[in-house]
Amino acid sequence: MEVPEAKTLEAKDAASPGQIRVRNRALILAAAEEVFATQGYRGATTAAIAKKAGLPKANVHYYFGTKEALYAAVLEDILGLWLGELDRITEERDPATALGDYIRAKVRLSRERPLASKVYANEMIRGAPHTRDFLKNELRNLVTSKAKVLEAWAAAGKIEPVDPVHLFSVIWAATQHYADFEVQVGALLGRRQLAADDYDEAADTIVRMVLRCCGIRYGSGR
Amino acid sequence: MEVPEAKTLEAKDAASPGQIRVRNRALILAAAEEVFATQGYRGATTAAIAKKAGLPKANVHYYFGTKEALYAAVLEDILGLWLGELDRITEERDPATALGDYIRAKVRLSRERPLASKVYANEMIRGAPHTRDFLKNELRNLVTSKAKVLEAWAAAGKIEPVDPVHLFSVIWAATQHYADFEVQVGALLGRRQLAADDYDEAADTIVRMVLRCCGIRYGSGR
DNA sequence: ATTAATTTTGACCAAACGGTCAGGTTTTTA
DNA sequence: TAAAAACCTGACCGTTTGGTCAAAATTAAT
Repeated sequence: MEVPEAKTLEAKDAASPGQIRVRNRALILAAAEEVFATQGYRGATTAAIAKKAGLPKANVHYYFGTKEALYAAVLEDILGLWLGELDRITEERDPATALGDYIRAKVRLSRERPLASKVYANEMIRGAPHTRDFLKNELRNLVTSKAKVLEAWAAAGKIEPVDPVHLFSVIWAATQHYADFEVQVGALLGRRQLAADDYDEAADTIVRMVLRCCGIRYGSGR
Repeated sequence: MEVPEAKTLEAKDAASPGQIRVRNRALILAAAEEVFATQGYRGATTAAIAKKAGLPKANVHYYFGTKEALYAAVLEDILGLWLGELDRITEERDPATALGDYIRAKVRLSRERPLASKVYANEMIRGAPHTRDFLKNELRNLVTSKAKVLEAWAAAGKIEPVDPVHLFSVIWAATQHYADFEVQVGALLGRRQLAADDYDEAADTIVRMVLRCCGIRYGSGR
């Protein structure tokens, strides 16, 4: 019997039918990434996530059930990012450009998605309770396959032999450092936030280290 | 923190009064380091710290007052470790041995005090709420002074010019990675825990990267 | 228009949280 | 010894936690 009152405030952001779920899940996931990144898993509260998403807490539980399931969903999104770019490291490509492009892509990711990096770092520091299988399967297999690329390059005399696990470990450590430890690097550079140039110089330094480590001449001596 | 009235500076050694205080504070600090490392600041509970120390929770508050004060005490202990070894990087020494020794010392620290590294990493990821001053003063000054060493080495033709902030950032990132991300490196190497040899190989790789980055010949020739 | 499905949310709960405190015990000092 | 200082801790407190739920509102399907 009631005439529907004009819910104008609600209607401004009208989503296409059936898309409410998608939009709200995205809102919650983005808020959760930030809170998990800065507070850690145990320190993050569903109330804080809800507030940041602009929704009542019960709504968060409606879409994701438990805090743990929400964390798993956030992590799922992030793991895809990590494996990205790696597939462009192939035997056919030139080692210097393949490794250089990869490192620069990782540094760019640190600048564009620092929160994702921090969530991942927190997960590793805690001992990877939700990512053991990912590490032992997907990631290990990927590194194994990239190890063969490095061996092929070495056999062709294009690089010196290098331990692939340590090489990738150091690349990941160095690149993600500019997301996870941004506040430290910023303090050392006397900045409140890192600028685009800082990331470029960081990438240059890391590329130079890695390529020369592999015996490739790079940025030759001045 | 309140300090009891002067208990005569002389009799501080064997079986002196205050022995209990020293021992229990050490017990609590060690337990706190572990819990803060694995759970983060917000995730750590005073109850968990007390249980790990084998003491009732009220005892923890008796010695340290608040959780925040306890965290500050843990962090205080750790910051000293970080600045250690750096003073052996001097203009007079040979760059290769000075940097090599420093990197190996940092890797050794990652193996021997992984929890300290994790607490520090957590603090940085959160944006350094308790360490802003340390970063902007002590640490920045130290890096500035080490930058002069690098410049002197470069002026003497012993190394190529390198940005000191990025060089040290990458050294710290790479070395501490073997503490903070031990579970990831272990998974890639197919081990449950890293062995002494793994740390040695990690140090070799990092030393090779850094020295060659600086234009120093190192390792298998080419 | 009616029904069915989905979405929303204030109110609520038991457990866990950081912290307090009174009153006891042990150790040190005089 | 006796007094004083230091230490210990079970019990407790107000708040916050992750999670639930029923009822209402909205949207989609018939």
